[in-house]
Amino acid sequence: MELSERKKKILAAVVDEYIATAEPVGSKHIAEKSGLEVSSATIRNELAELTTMGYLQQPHTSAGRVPTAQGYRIYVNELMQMQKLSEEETQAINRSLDDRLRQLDRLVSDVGKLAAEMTNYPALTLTAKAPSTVKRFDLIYVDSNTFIIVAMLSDNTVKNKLVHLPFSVEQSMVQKLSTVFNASFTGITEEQISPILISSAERSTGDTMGLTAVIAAFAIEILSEEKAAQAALSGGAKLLQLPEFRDPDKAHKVMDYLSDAEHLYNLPGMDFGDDLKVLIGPENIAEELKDSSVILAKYNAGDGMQGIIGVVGPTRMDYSSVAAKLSYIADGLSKALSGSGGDKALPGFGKLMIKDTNE
Amino acid sequence: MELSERKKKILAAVVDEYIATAEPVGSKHIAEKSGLEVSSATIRNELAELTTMGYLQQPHTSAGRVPTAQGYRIYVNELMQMQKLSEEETQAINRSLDDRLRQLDRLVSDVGKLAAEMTNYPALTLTAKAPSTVKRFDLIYVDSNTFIIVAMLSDNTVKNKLVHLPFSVEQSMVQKLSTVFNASFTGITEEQISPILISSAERSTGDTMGLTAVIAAFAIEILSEEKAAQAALSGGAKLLQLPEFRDPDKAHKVMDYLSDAEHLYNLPGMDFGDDLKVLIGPENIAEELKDSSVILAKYNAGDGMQGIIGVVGPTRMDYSSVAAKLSYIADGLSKALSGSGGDKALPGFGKLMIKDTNE
DNA sequence: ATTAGCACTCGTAGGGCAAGAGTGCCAGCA
DNA sequence: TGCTGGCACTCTTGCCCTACGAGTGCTAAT
Repeated sequence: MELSERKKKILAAVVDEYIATAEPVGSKHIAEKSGLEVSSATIRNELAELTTMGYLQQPHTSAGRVPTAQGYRIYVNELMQMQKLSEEETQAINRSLDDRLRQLDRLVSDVGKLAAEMTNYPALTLTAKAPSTVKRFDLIYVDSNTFIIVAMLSDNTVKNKLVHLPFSVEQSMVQKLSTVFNASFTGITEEQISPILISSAERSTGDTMGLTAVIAAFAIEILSEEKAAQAALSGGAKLLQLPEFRDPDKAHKVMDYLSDAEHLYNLPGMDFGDDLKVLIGPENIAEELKDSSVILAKYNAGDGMQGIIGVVGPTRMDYSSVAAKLSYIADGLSKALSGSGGDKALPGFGKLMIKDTNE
Repeated sequence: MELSERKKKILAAVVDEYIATAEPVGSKHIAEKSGLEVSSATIRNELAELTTMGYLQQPHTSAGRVPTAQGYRIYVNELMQMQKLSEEETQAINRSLDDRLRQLDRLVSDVGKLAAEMTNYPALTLTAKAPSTVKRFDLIYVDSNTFIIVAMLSDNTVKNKLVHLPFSVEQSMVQKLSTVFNASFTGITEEQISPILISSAERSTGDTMGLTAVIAAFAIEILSEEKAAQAALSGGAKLLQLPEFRDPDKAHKVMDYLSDAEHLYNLPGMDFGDDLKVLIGPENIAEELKDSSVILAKYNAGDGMQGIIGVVGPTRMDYSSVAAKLSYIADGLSKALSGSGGDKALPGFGKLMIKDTNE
């Protein structure tokens, strides 16, 4: 069932208007604003049809129309014009990204703050959940009972831990541990770190004081942390500004849901192939988000690892602007993280990059 | 003006009841519940006096009484019984603290989550703002154009950064840089890192490719970051459950204020000498928090550095329970961070530890 | 196919009313 | 002198009712 050109224009007008005002939009308004040279009565007829087709709905008999999830879907897939970012916006993003490209560890969640700032919706960041491994170990001998473990992971993040010992170790021992760990604990996943491996390492270092176990525990810890995927939410307070979250119960339900990292991680559902994914209202798996929309953008974290940066808002979300900003940020992040990353100067703006998600 | 024993009991009853129910409390209720063997009429007389004394107020003529900030102050200072934590509670905290004592860097904000969990109010953590210095540098040579900077700071936290270079360096150069930085960049504050120092370091290493500047920039960055103090908020969504934040505008104002790290940092006002500080309503400097209360507990982060962990809630906050939990957590944190830290098995429960803050 | 006109529906805002909770005060009692 | 029971008073809250307005759907005319 193909929509006539005029229906498309009207639908787009309704969505645009509703996104802007959060009020049901009436026929008269469209007649004036849409540029169509027809009367409100004609619009009414069209609206009635769009309603029976399931793209629009009426909160009550005598109110204007509001887009349904299906209506938003069409809008996102076909109607919306991916907004081009203004010069100031790209500059603001670039500047902030530069500022935040520091401590690798914190970078990603910092970028979440940036996304929240720019879009005015709460933003979330997910680091790649991949079975990562340790690429290399370095043990830094500080003094006779202190050393630092530095581990570089397969995704190029670096983790460290300071170890205080209740007894002293010699520098040579630290050296030996370092050699052994680099030989037998690199390139393996958390699951592969077995007690057998540890005790074999203990034998080769001659460690009788449990140092091997300490380092192995650290390795397990950071790998499982990595595997469990870091998820963070920024700018949660922004939800409260939105008229759809004026009901504190509703706001609380959503915010509470989003403050659990576990939930954030499950949010995208299955993995996805596109660069950008838009989940509209009921397309979300989580019951708590049935009234909300989520826009997710993928970024490359180097070495084939990927992460997600996203934004949560009401179904009446400014899809085109948010999508554009998110793509741009994700691309910048890719570049920063993988050195090469973004294969496009600007993320390919256009309809093609947005794929339907629910069939 | 000293309060009679009975007035104290009545005031305490009003506060306790109001904390529990968030509803203005009436004379009849107190007559029944307080244990005083007097009629509601007598209570009414006392309430009237407490009201003229400024400890209670009436939302309107025919409603029950609600404590004023002054009333809470008396309650906190003199009336309240510092709640003793139950066996389960201390165990829950101990278990969680153990779980979270890992990556030094993240520990503190993780503890914030714990505090939010335990108290059911949003929690904040502030790390010590102290002019820290770098204790030692280590440069780990990864490959010909990659190395890792590891810096251990005076507060024993360890920071790292991965550096990718567009050109190659030799291992010997990295070594040299390491030596020079350890010689001339340790033990100095951010301000003392001058262009002169950098160029002198450049001369001694023979670095012509700006590596010195990169490392110096990293040093400046982590030191200023440290100095600027990390602040984090956890469990912001918990605010929305509270009846006093049913008004989304109010909730938004407070949450927005709290999500700015800068604001969090200014929250305690001047530094304070006690272990525990209670700021009630208007005692807060920030306009946005005039209707809220803040409870802060200090912890030792080793080397004489201190941090703060706190909780934000309505003035009708469960002071005694929150204060107890916070003290306990702060003490645990002190122990974890400074090795020794807590000088008491349990943080000294009792009235003495709470000092008045506003005179 | 479009339009103007009109009756109809339904949510929202405002006014009035009754109920209930809690107070303040007074007069009587130990 | 201090406590108590009683009672009139105040004020909020919830409720119903009404009037209003926005927006629709339909019909008849172009």
